[in-house]
Amino acid sequence: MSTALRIGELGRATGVDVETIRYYEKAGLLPAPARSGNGYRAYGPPHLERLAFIRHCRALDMPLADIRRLLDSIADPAADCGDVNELIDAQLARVRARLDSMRALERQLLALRARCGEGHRAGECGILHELIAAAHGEACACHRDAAPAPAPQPQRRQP
Amino acid sequence: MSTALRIGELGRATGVDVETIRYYEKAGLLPAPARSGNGYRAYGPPHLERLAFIRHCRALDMPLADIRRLLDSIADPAADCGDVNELIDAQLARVRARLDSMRALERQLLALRARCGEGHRAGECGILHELIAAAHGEACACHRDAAPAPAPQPQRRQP
DNA sequence: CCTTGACCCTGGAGTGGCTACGGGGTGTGC
DNA sequence: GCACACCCCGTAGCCACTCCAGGGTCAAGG
Repeated sequence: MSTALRIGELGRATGVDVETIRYYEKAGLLPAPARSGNGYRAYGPPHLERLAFIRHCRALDMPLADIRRLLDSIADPAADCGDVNELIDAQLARVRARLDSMRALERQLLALRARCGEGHRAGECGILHELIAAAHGEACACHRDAAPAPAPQPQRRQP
Repeated sequence: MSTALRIGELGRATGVDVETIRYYEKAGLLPAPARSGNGYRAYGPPHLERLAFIRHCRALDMPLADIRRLLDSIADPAADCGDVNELIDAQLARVRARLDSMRALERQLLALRARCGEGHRAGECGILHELIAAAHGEACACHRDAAPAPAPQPQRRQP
């Protein structure tokens, strides 16, 4: 009992927001801990370990569903690990696809950025002209010699 | 009137899902079009142009709020285009930050992938061992000599 | 004893950018 | 007259959180 952590302590120990920890519990990734007399969550070392594992996997950008499957594999060490390989490969493929489109994006934005001339009224702005021309399907600096436009990506929020 | 498009035609012409077009209208990016007698939306060439512009910006991964500001700049050609420059720069910075963390990610996943030995039971899986060790904060193949773990990224859905 | 402040609890709503669904109406060809 | 493709609207769901309201708990300080 001396090692029991309250949620805030667990959060500080792992660098995870308290709300996120509760979210993981609700999502079934982190088992519901014991409660102390006042109803506060009381975490032990296994929770700390599991939470750290989850965060490491999230840092590798795995979806929670995949992490759940990894946790299952750990819980059952006799199971086949082909599943694990598949998850990692799929993750790698996702990351690479995103890398490709991000690189194309960077090129396009750089080309676009170079178009801003001296005019400081929007009517003369090279960037706007370029974007409009591109939308018209004409050859444009940002797409010329570039890969086909990547599918839109979701924005990330600032944590 | 002969050039009026119904929503499905506009969608096919631009490669945009019908539901997405309606979503843009609700979000205030695409002005509400006229309606024909049966209540169907009737789009003209300006809508086509504007929608293509929006999609081109989305292909550059801009958030809708930024696209809205670009559209405002276009509507007011006498306005200062410093705003446009700022948007593009900010977008470029976002893309580059993501590129960096994606590259680190790829490295880490590759290192991880290389750990899968011959054992096909999860208990002997090098990947799982590595992930667990990493979660414990020990030096791990995937983080050794790597940049600090990037913040988690949202997953993209397949369109 | 009372207050202040840090911490904890729950449930619910909001984020972005769509996507899917349910329940209906319209228009065309066979 | 009926199948089928298309259109309407409104609502709910997706992901992984994030924030908020409205309350409870507990130790230190006055």
